[in-house]
Amino acid sequence: MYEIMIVDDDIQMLDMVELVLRREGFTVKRASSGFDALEQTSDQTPDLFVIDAMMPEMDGITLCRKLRAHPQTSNTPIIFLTGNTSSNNVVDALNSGGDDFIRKPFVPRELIARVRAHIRRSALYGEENVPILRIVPTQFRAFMESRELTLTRVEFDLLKYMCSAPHKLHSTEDLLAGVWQYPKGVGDAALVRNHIHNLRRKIEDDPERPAVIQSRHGRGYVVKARVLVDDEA
Amino acid sequence: MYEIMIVDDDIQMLDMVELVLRREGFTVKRASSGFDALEQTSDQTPDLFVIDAMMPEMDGITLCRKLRAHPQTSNTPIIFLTGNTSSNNVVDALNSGGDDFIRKPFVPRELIARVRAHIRRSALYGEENVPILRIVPTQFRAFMESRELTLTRVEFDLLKYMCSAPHKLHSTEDLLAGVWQYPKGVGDAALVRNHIHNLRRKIEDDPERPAVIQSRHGRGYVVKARVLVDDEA
DNA sequence: GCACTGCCGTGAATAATTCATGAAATGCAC
DNA sequence: GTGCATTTCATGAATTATTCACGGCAGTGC
Repeated sequence: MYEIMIVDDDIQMLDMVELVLRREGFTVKRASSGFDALEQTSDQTPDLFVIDAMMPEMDGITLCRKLRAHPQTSNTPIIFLTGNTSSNNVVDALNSGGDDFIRKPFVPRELIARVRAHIRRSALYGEENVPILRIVPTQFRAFMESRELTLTRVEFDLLKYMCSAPHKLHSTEDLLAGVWQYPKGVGDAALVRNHIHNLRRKIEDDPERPAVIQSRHGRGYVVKARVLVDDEA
Repeated sequence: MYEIMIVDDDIQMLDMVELVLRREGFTVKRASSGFDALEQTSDQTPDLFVIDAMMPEMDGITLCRKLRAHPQTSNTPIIFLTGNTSSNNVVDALNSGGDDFIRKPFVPRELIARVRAHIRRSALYGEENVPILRIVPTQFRAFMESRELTLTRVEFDLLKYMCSAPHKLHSTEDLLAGVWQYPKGVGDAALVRNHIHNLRRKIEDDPERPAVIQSRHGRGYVVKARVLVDDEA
């Protein structure tokens, strides 16, 4: 089921929106500030955000910009809740990368309709459309969306290792141990970095904004793809 | 203008794809089943196929195999439309000779982009610029684009062995075992290298930049060609 | 906010493999 | 022995793997 994150400093508003969405079968996550939201999304991202435009410390627009800057959430629909009718706010909201806005006060039906509409659009335009990575271990061959990659031996081993557990975190240490067979504590992190770098150049459409091989600062790397392992005799 | 054939049992999907492609200036032919498609292509072949992977009676993969078996359509690009769940389907699609796949639901932009890409590749590489290598095992003769090669016995065996699985990797060890019958671990890699070298001099247009027999550093050699094995009684 | 610390991305330099190539040596049929 | 095919040897070139260096950014603590 789709998961929606609500970001608002007003507890009452959080309660209200959560109730409305839950009744429609959505899973709801709450965040009471922009920082809270960013922290929660560092691990797992929701399918849609509902964000209060006006909040102390970090306002909704700033939060939106930050979410858009992260590859993980760069395409996730964002719906703003705006208070006053000051059109400046609305313009900023959309310019910062927001997809829609709802003026307060609003009726539940409107909220539901907009949420559904954006979830549907998002499902259509990808978001669900995880890229497909095909690996043929017996032949040292790999394909990205049917385009064959020419990888070196180490590159292939590294990719294969990470693809044995896609969507999971692989620390530099794990990789040095699993791919290079170095004992724990031995091996240079720059080695991994460089091969990740080379892999990205071959795999990613836009190597500057990696979509498939993503970094988790201080923790390691994650493969975001549907992986098909092909044994093909 | 380029002509594209859409094969799908779903009329709505046919309409949709046709509309999208027509707007881009392509000529469109429709087929509502694999049999229909085969019948229509017996006279005239399109420049590209868009085929639904899942259809009743004859599914897309079967159709693809049949198209590939016919010389007229053996090189025509084939793009599959696949449901987004079954990963087996995608593997089958590519293994059966498909060139690409698009997961449903898809956005028109994506369809157009892929169609264009394959049309361009196909047009660029001429009727598919993969060179044609013909082998007549019973007579120890081989032809490169209708030019007969004068090969020695070892050269012929080596070429034949690699051509039994074109586009696949053959490690030096495999070759020593398969062609020379050396047990594993015996035999000199330089032996293979030299015969590869001699083969290239006879096969390649530009032996300095091998197009047919390519090296994969650290892993072996690959034959990049469409291989026709001719038993010619 | 603001500076600090450590991690990441990147290009360049260096080391380690593997490959290509020509020449020489060996084997084989006549 | 002669001529040809095959194999071995030696060396320079090419590719790949690893290390080093540095700038920038993220996360953290104040």
